[in-house]
Amino acid sequence: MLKIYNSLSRQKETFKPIEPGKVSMYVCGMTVYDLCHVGHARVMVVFDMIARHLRNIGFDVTYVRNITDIDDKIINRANENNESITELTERFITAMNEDSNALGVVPPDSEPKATEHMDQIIDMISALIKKKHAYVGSNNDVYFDVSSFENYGNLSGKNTEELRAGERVEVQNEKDDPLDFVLWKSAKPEEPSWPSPWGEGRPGWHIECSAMSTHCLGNHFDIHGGGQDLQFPHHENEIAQSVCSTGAEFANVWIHNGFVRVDEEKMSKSLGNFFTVREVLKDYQPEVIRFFILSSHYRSPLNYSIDNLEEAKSALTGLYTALRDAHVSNDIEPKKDYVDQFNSFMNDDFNTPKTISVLHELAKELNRCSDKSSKEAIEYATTLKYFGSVLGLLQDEPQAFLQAKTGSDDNELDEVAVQKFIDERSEAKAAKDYAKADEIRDHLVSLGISLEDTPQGTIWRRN
RNA sequence: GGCUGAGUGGCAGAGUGGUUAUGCAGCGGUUUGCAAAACCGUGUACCUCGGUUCAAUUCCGGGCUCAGCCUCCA
Repeated sequence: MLKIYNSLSRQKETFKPIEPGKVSMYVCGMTVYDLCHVGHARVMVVFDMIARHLRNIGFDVTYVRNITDIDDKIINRANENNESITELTERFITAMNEDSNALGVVPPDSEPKATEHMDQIIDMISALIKKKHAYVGSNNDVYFDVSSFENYGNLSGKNTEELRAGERVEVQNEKDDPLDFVLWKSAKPEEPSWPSPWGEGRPGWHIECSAMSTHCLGNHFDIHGGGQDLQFPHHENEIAQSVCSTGAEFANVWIHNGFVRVDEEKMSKSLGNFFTVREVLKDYQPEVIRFFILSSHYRSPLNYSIDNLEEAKSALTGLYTALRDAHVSNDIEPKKDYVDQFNSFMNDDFNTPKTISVLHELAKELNRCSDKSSKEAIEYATTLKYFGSVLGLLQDEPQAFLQAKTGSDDNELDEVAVQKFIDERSEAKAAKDYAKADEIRDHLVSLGISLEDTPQGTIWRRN
């Protein structure tokens, strides 16, 4: 039985799909004006893990993750760079896909773009105006009338009185109420724009997600997700727009992942304390980042640090080491007791840290098997790799992982060079010239290569 | 100021009303020419003060500290 923490009710709930056997999930994706940082990586990896698990336990999943390709930041950045909006957004969409692929993220079933859904956006705004939930301001901007939706604030646990009392809500004269938010912005000269019943303009940020989610998944769907910072106002506004325009229920379950922190502070563009995915990939294999992300619960804060990445690397190295001489078979069923355990942890609000402890347990059992081709050993290895596939881990060839270059250091020895040193050392060893053998080994260690002497010969790995 | 969430062993990080998380690091051992890897063994951890209870790190209340949202943000 799958239980998911629903931000709307602030508790774990037993998941009941709207349509038996099917799950529809919408996740707020990236605004493509810059490279993805580790915080974005967390969203991609977390919801990928969720989609994988839902599929693994038998659901037919439709996963939609949007791309925001028009907004103020994009316009500003394009102006700064002196390039067109589309040049800019296409460049960063490509970069995002590269990062996403590197992290082992299975592409969502659909990645709708705001600019390609203007009709749906305009239709929804028209419906809101018609139903008196929105109005056209004196400047021809269209605003949503927050006071017209009595459940406003349910998701974020805020009430409109307190929000109005808050000093930080900026007062804009065009709005009837400071809480009202923009649905359609009329275009200033030189700005990209689309025709609408209210003149040339572009959509506000929140409306695109309401329009695209309901367009792709229907008015009422199962899961809506995103980073915790979107809970208010973005998701709150989405609910208001969708419910008021369609008259139907919107998302049943709201999932919000926690932040990535740097020195106990949220990693964010505005604070400037972010690390881009490709920056981290210079020093670490992508799977290390993925493992790092999954090693804490998706709702907990995740502290970004070199120490923590190193720890993820060690743990993952241990798992791959166990798989190194192991045999995996497609003809063997994963061990049922472990599968039950694994699934019960995943079904408990996607408790990946717990499932990783199962991975370690299996690796230990596998290491204990003296005969790696025994049925028992094959079962452990097969089960381990199967769990890895649900988490999006451990799918590389073990030696490929253990010997992979990280890419940032051009001085790294290549495989041929390493093998030459190993051969040289083997000769020295055979001649019982241990001083020389040790000298070669020390030299390799200083170059980041560790050797292991095994009955089958000397093998190596990169540290 | 309002609203969330959190405070676990050297570090990271789950979890639980009474029984081993797990990983990294450390220590002892097995193995090894020596190592490495692996295995075995090894840790009086649960912010603070009250309360409930036979029993609380776990439930309730107060306090302290931290993070987040209330403005663009994954």
